[in-house]
Amino acid sequence: MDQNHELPKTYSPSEFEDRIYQNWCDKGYFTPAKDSNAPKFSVVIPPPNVTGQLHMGHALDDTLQDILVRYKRMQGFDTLWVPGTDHAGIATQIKVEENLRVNEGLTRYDLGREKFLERVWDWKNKYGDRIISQLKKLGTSCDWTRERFTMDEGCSRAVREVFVNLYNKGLIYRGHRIINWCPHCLTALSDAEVEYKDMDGNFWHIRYPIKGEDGKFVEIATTRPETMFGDTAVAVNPEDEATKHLIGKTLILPLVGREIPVIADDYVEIGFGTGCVKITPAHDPNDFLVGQRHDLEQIKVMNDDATMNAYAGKYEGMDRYACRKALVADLEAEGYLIKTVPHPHNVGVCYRCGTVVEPLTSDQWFVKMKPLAAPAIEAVENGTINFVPERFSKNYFNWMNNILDWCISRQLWWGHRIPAFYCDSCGEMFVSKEDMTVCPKCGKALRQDSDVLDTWFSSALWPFSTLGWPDKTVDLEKYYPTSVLVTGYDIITFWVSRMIFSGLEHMGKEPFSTVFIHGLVRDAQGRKMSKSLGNGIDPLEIIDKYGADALRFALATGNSPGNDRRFSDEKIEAARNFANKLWNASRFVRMNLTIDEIKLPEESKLALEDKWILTKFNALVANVTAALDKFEVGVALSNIYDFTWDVFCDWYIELSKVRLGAQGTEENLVAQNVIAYILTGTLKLLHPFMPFITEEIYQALPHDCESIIISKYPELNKSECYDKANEQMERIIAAIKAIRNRRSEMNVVPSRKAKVYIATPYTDSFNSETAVFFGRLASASEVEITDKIETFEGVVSADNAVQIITDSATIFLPLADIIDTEKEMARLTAEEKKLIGEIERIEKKLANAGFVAKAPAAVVEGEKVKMAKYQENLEGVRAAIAKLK
RNA sequence: GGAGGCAUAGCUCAGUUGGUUAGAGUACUUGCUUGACAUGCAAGGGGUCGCAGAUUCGAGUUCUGCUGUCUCCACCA
Repeated sequence: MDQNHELPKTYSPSEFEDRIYQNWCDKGYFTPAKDSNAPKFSVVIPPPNVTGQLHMGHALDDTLQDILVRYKRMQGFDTLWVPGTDHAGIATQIKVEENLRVNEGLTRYDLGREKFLERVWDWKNKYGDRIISQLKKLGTSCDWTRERFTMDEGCSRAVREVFVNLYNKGLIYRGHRIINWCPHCLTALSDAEVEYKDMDGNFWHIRYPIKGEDGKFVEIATTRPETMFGDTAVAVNPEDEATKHLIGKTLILPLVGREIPVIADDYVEIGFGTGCVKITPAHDPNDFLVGQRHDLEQIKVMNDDATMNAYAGKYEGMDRYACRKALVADLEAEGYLIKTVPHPHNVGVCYRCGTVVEPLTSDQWFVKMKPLAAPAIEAVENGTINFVPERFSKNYFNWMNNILDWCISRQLWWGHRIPAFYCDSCGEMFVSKEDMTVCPKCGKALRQDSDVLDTWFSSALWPFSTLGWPDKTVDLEKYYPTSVLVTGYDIITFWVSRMIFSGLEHMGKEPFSTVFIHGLVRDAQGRKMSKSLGNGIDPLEIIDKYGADALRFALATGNSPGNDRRFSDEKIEAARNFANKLWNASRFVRMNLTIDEIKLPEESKLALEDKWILTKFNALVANVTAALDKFEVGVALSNIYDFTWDVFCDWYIELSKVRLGAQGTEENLVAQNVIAYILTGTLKLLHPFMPFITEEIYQALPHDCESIIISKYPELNKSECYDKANEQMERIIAAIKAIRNRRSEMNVVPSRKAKVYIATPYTDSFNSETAVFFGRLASASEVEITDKIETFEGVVSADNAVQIITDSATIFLPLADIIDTEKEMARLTAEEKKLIGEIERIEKKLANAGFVAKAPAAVVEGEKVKMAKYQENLEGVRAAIAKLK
């Protein structure tokens, strides 16, 4: 044992966490051995955005991953966890622009593309480093020698490769489509990047006069009157008796005077609204489709910033909402407005800035999804990829089965620039992995597409781009497909689904076999943590105050897959208290240790309690391993918690104190070895969850390995399971608890000792060796044991002593002077009643022919045994009552 | 509109294929300076497992309906 490595009196994690982490890094424990032939276990981190800092969501996600990774590493797997960060296109660009505006009053256009990008890279370097250091604070055992960034050279090459491959296969195309446009971010958004919010709006009912039919009109209801300038038709359902007569007529657009036709399209729902729908192909996704079917003109009436353009006539230059207001007023003044009806509805907003998106047509790049989705659906259907919990596959199928083409171009500067090159001179376009400057056709200069790719385009490649693809690297060969992906249910559609089809398409193999889904971390009131609410809890502050281990414990405990968790002061305090308990128990063990090496003594030397704790420990190992293999992280941890606190500390340590105090004896050495063996074993089981404290204690005890990180994870050892000893010990514990219980009920202070008389058939449990426990744990001054209760006749009985009946013994405490006969009688009567109740219940059960015939024999037998026990106890209780009378 | 989750002690949550008297943390009550730990020890009170049915010898657990609540997807002009 390293006598110099002491455990200070107080548990203060800040004293050692950083030091330990640094040591792990220095020793290179997180980097897998090059020549390992062990089975592989690989994980890629969901790359945090370089925009911000570590939040509770990351802390949970990365804690769960680290638990799995450390567990597998200790089990001897060739384990790799690849870390990295995401450039987070739109989010980061917005941050930097905001920063620029606030600090320098500049826009990105003032700086120009190149200079602006320099600023973003500065930002990335600063915040990317910060988030990495925060991950380290948490204790994540990532292989930092393999750290990646979505825009680093290799990942960028992967992006180009994929883009060109998909383009050549006809799976990427450029098209004039209606897309979601954010007028604030000035970029297209994919469907997934639009969120919907309930807003109060109006239905404005407007007259559209019918040409040539004086005074006649069609009533149109709209929530967005300002798009009127782009109307190129009004549609009615051809089956609608109320409106079909209008088909083919011509209407006159109010205020504008332009003529538009009435067309027939079954998109119009009969009975909804007025039955007539204005069709604005350039500003509404459904109208766009109608327009395509009827070959209608697309008239865009807004600029990119959502101000009105020349088509809006006198409203040109006004913001869309200002225009709406003015337009409605004018329509009313001119008599075109029939009525205004309040209409709450869902409005799409940009997921980054919250601005209401404007659907509009533009030239964008798309990924054709149907052919990619088919194998991705199949892989989950046939079990190549499993969701844990399984129900999230429904989520996935729902999205994949209804998928539309993916708009991947963004009108941003920060991101992977689209590798398309245009010749303005001959009009040709080239898509190329390499940069092109000169047109191969006409020799003129080429211009690269100014747009960048959706940030998820590169994230989709993360499981293989980080391992070196498109090169055929050793890492790729070894670690792809990865073992498990750990992420929150909120990005299944954004990210998980796209990684799956990308992996299948470009690698020909699924990117991971298991998707382990966790929930959100909410605040103590159950609200989502968000900046706007200001209810976010900073993981770093928690670490400073309570330690990373406590944070990890609080996040992992009670965690059940896929469910949200609340985070509260109570939980983190409970976690810290547990760490403190472990710390102090370890200090106790250490101060009683004189051995340099732990060696489990042979069976014949073991005391009853040693066999008992070994049996319990092995059961724990089995349970924890089974739970972790099923991703039941919370279950595994609560098992360790219960064992550590209730079994090891509250019982085994107490039971061992006598022998640990008897220095120089053989039994002392046995006790030392067993207690150290159990403690180090427990530390190993706990290490994946609480890496720092377990390492710190491990180092201070005799240890078999230079670091607990690479020590061998405990395995179930059947030869260490002693069922009989376990049973024997449980009887003692039950008896001690029963005595404590009675003493406490009678308000007997622990300092008042009393002789304990035990009558029991189980003399293998109750004997001179175990009698000592009653002295320490049950305030016994002396213990007398007999297997014949008559021995106590005339010495103790219900009238001069407290009588306690357990399943295995009748115990007397001669506390005659403080016995309240009345109270004692009441207690005994209550107990009698309770036993009678139980017996009746079982009698009824056993009298049920169906139960006896159909229930498993073991269950029936169990009931019979219970019954016999109760009857025996009842007899004892009745005898006591009789004596009291 | 479609899909899913949750509903168990005052609060926060476990409860793995149906099988003891339904558990933990926290809060509460009582007692304790027990030579590791008051961030602790010991004892205790507290639950009609949302409601109504069904299946079964047996339901917190399976099925159906309902109520409340949260989330995801789609989005109606």
